[in-house]
Amino acid sequence: MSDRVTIKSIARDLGISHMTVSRALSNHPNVSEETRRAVLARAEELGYVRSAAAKAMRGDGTRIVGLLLPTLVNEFYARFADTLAAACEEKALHLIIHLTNDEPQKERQALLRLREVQAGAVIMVPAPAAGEGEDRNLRSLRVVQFIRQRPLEFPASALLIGDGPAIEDAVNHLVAAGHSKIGYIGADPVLSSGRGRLAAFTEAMEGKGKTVAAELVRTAPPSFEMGCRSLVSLLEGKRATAVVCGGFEISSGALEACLRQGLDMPGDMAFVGYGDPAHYAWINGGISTISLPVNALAREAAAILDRSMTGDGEGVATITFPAAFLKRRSA
Amino acid sequence: MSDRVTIKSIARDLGISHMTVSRALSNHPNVSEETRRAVLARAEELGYVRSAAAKAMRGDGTRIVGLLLPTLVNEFYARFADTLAAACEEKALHLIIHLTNDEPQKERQALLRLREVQAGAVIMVPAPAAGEGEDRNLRSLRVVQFIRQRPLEFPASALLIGDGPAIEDAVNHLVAAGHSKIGYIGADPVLSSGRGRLAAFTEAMEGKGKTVAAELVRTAPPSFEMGCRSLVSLLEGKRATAVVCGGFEISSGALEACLRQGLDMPGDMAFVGYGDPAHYAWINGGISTISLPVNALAREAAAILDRSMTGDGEGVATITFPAAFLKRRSA
DNA sequence: GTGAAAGCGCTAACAG
DNA sequence: CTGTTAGCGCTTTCAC
Repeated sequence: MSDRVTIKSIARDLGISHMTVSRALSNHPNVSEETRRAVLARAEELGYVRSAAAKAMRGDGTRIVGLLLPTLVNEFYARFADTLAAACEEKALHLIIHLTNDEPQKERQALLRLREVQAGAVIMVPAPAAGEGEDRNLRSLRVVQFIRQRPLEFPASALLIGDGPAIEDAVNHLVAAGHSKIGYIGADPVLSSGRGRLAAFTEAMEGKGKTVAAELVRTAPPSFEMGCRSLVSLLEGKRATAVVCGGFEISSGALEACLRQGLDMPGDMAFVGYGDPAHYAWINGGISTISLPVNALAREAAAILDRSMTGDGEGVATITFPAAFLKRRSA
Repeated sequence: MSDRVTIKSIARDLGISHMTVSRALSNHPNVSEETRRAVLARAEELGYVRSAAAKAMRGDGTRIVGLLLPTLVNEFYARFADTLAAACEEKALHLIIHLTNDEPQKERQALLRLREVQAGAVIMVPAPAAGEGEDRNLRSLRVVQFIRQRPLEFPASALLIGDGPAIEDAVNHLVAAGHSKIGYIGADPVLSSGRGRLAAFTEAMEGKGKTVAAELVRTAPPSFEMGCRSLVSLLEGKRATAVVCGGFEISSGALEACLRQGLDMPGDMAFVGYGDPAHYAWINGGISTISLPVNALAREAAAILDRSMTGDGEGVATITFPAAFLKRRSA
């Protein structure tokens, strides 16, 4: 097979200088119409593509954007990635996805790899702890922290969810329905999101004159498995009659556990999930949940990226989107 | 901010030649231990990362892999991407995801962009039609066609699903349950997958002495929307009493339509979906479906990639994984 | 054990 | 309007 088609090969081919070819292909004015047409024709015919590597080496910037997510098997993250990918498509950005599984070590690896390819920006759900000054890897990148926020030594944008009021609504609803043993399963408070949600839950409970029993609260690194386990354990001993979830995967896991146990919701257990995958509307006649504006988030993320990549630069922003309590059958 | 750290900047820094630095960083034997340590220390301190662009320009190959999917909002594709991404993480490959929405034009764009960054391989769910000889874009890439297959002018691997027997099982089951007006909603027969599934359905029906009524068959470019519409239309006129889906998104859409209409399954309509997202087990007491080995598929895809990237090269293979009919409550 | 040169594909900055 | 040169970061080849 023929070698890579380059401006030089085209130039040789046409008996002209590679500079002329470059100019023709870049719509530079100083090229005769005739030459330009010849070059364009030949390039098209040979299937020429500009080498991104060469461009990058000249410091023109790759148009690479990184996306770090804990997982894709979760309708919220999948939708976010989907919408973001579509936006990247439009803006001709290359989207590299890395899954961190919320492990700092994997996150570090991923960021390293993004630096190798000189990604211009990253959107990331930061993992719990980053080790000592490891955030160095983020220096050369424009960073958008998504969902959670970790203190960094330099400016970074953040795209967060204001779920406090929604969680409060959920608690109020449960209390009004007569529940007093309300459990909570949420992300580890080391995570900013976990901290915030637990605080919202606690405040809401106290606002209603209920104390938050430690036995009815489960927090740990968030995962499907953790959600399952926690829900099961809330059914033992000082049994909770209602539960509020504070995390996407946790919610899926806890729900799965409820279904596996054949619990009637809200009969046996009032259930409030987190995130609103399409099937929540249909399972058990409807799962009540904290619903989040995924698409708005993704579009905003894309907008931030766009601003980043066009180099306007300094627009570091923290934006919070409100969540809402969606009442269905399960609570 | 300091400029990019390069072997040259480190060399200058240490008062040695950039070649020595290069050697030290590549574990070349011909470097004194002392020098090597000094270089490694400085590199670590400054947070040096090898420039992927420079490597690529030397023809060392980027370790970039492309993944083209119609969408990510679909548990099957999301799981596939997730497992594949994890595998890429392990093998230090960069995974670039492009969503095509099954539009040839978007597919073409995506492939073009992958050529720009000199991706080494692509795993793609090929879109319907590629226009005239547009497959040129695939020339420089190692291609793995996934789910569907399009004839190409050069060798390419394929990772397919053998769903014929599973579809036959589904039909047999429905017939045994007394259904004769069995509808089918599937992908356009221009797609190899659509063709195969429709053929399997037809053969199974005929094998049972049933004729396939054209009014009970819906085929079109597969999408959630199409699934919805088709299901609704099957309820009109010469009403189907059962339906078999032949596509992931189609299945989700059709199911949504059933639920929205409040249909009892199998009471009002026996339903066989396609693909097995976790919630199928819980909706309506269980959705019967054609279940596919997602993880095995993804792992095989990763294995093929690995073979591709390590350059063994000529290992072009067509692998078919069997699907299975999973009987639950809905049919 | 170390270094200098060359070249990968491209474009900015100068010649002509 | 067109061509030459230089250099982005790196490694291979060939000196020393």
